Amino acid sequence: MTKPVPRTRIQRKNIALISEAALSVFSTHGFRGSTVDQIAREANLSKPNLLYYFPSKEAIHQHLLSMLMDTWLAPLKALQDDGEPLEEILTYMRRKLQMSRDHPRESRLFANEIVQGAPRIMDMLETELKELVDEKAKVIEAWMAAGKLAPSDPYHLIFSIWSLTQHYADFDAQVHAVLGPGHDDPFPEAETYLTTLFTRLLQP
Amino acid sequence: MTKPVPRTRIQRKNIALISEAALSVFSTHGFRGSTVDQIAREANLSKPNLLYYFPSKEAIHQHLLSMLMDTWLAPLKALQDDGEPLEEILTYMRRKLQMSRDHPRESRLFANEIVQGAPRIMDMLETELKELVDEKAKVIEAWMAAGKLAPSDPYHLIFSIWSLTQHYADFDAQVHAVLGPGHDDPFPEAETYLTTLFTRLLQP
DNA sequence: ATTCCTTTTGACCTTTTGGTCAAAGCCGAG
DNA sequence: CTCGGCTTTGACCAAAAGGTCAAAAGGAAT
Repeated sequence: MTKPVPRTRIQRKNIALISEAALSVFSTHGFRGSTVDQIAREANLSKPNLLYYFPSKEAIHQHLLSMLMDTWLAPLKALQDDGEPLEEILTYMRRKLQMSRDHPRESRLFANEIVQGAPRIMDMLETELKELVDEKAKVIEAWMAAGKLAPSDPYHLIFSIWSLTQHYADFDAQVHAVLGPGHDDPFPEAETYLTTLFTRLLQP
Repeated sequence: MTKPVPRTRIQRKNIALISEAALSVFSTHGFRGSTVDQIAREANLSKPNLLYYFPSKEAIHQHLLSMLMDTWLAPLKALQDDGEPLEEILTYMRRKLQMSRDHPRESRLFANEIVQGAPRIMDMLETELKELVDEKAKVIEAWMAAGKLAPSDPYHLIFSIWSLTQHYADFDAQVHAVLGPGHDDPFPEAETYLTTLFTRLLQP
């Protein structure tokens, strides 16, 4: 796969450079649409030099995905059984929205991959992700059963949080085209809108 | 662009074949990830034969996008000023959801394009789409001002309908991975869930 | 300063890809 | 049935792309 663990300072630096460049390139062109030359240019390295650190284009992509998966799932992992239900959900939503704002490239990297059928991460979706979602769905279901949240389908609730928050990163081009040039940063409005939405949906 | 208007029966048939094949290929691999050979193979035509009908790969893609744009906008166009507000919105949402179910490839074609920055349809987004959304946003705003819908941001309301409905087509792979193999067709549940969601959000 | 290991690169190879072209095949109107 | 335009294709081309390799350059511990 990737280099085991970076040993030298130079390795750490260059692997970071490559990851950063690859994230930009893969997130805007998808896997097949990106070229090694493009990534190398963006990282200010020669192509053979880049391939000295990663054995192949696929390896870079794989490395990014597994590196970022944890970051990506962190907000859901943080959803606490013992918190105040509505507040927990709203916090989760806000954290996801914040990730869309702060890490739009990561969001688009995953979006590209999944829209195209997730050929390279189906594994992780079916294991790591599914298990986490199953676990948290149970927590939410328990809240609903206890009358602390209005009843609804916990899986679709989670899907709706993903879709609504990631929309602002993944479909950024469309959001900006529709809102027009005068409009900047839709995130504050989005947060207000989504807070209202989930509050009305979930308040018992 | 494309061939003016198909004259012969053979032309009509082959252009239809190519469009169908190209839709499948582009929607699963994105523009840069798709090859002309792939499309030709899928259409059971030789590559030069395909290029007899369309001058280039880009032309096929362009043809598809403009051909499908109308279909794609039809549900929003159908939103009627003089209807019952909440019912109009719910109908719009249901029609969009139905399109995700019946035309997932079209949805993914647009998704691919937009996630990658919409380089080939930014024009249409900034003109056709923006004008339509501006118009309908006014209608919705008027409903809210008249107290027929709970007040909220009409643009974000439209974004949320897009994101929630298209999610089931665009991120199909993820939805299925998370719901697991035992689960089939999430659309009925999705419709119930989304109906509740928008009803609670918008009921005055 | 020497040595040994790490890092970098120019040149090169093969495969894939978008696209061309001339010639052959087909088909329907007269 | 035959002629003229429409359709199809095998062969080909140039550029792009993923990847290799041997040799040069760099760096740090002795």
